[in-house]
Amino acid sequence: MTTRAAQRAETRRALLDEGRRRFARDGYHAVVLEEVARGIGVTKGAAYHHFGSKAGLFRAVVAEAQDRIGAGVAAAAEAHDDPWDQLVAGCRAFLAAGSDPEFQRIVLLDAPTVLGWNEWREMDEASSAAHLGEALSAVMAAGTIARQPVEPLTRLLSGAMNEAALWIAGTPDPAASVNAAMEALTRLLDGLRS
Amino acid sequence: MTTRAAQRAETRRALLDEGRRRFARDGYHAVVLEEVARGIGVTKGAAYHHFGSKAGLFRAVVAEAQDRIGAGVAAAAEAHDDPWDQLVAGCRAFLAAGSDPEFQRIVLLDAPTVLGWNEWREMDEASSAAHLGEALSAVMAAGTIARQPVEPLTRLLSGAMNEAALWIAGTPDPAASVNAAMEALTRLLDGLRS
DNA sequence: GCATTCACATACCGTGGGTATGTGAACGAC
DNA sequence: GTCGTTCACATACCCACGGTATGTGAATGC
Repeated sequence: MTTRAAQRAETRRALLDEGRRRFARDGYHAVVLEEVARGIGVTKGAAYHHFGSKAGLFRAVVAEAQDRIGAGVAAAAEAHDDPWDQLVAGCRAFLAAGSDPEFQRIVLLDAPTVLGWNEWREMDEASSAAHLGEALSAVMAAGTIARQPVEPLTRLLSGAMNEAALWIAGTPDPAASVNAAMEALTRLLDGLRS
Repeated sequence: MTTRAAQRAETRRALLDEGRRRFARDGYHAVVLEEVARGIGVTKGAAYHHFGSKAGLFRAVVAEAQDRIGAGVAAAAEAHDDPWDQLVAGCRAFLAAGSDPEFQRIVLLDAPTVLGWNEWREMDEASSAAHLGEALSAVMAAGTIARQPVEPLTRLLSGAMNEAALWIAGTPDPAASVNAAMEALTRLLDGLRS
């Protein structure tokens, strides 16, 4: 006798994992929900029971992936005390983690069009972009860079790093590209110092 | 008696226009090819005859939209003689033109996932991103900013502006947001000056 | 022990992309 | 001018897949 709550949690987790694998490998549209379910030994009905729709499962997968990246960025930043070092460490952590093909396909490519850009942006701001904005506010408060509106700058840098992550993954030597992107980004940030 | 070549060109053009309208309004997946065709008084068969697939029509629409933006950016840049002024004018032109909802939905949101990021990037580099790279090379050659690898910086700035364009269109006052984004971008670029 | 809830399974429908084939008008050769 | 060919579509059809409505049997609460 397995309790219902445990069974429910197990199935939900298995759907999330299998969905993430397939969404990352094939892209949202090419994924067929029935195969996701069959892949873990259940039927389509289970997926609809848990997530309501194909987009619902995808949304949950996106949220988990974003949270994971956001947590990694936050952890990298918190290893430093100086706000400036936190900002730079966070950026580097994002570029390294963001070049993961699973994250790219799901969060950077498919999510904005499947969920709509507004919802994607809200989710993004709830995870990694929020940290970026806070880090920028901190370096301004510390006087390291000139005070200026945070939001436009955040979106510029967020977009820059998202695109850089996609670029990095497509290069022959991603590790070297992370450094190249990071150098260019550092030059941009350094230029802001007052 | 209308000649076949003329008829062909006319139908092709009408499909491109109607497709662009619908792709922009409803998004790629929500568009049904038969309705695009019916919208201009032909059937699905015509669309397949001309473009081979739904993605084929979309690809052609994307190419035209990118060319249009690229031409606008180039024109804005060529109004100036100084490489630095050309760079700044091109960026502003892109931000203003890129906040057009048609361009956003088609080129920035749907195209990367429908056509694949690699093909999207190739098309992007063939139009607007190429101009950005050339402008950056020019200001380095002129000694206005320090010499550095062009490609990472181009991708960072290209991504920054794409994201900024999406952000701008979602704000209550897009015209003001263009200025805000442009100020932030100018600060970043100014920081690179040697 | 009995009614209820719940976590799915099963059966079914509609939509829409793709394809195979038909057709009539323009076209080139004579 | 006419005759066979080409071509720009139209027509008819297939089927994959998302969604829904309903069934079912085991856990749960009283």
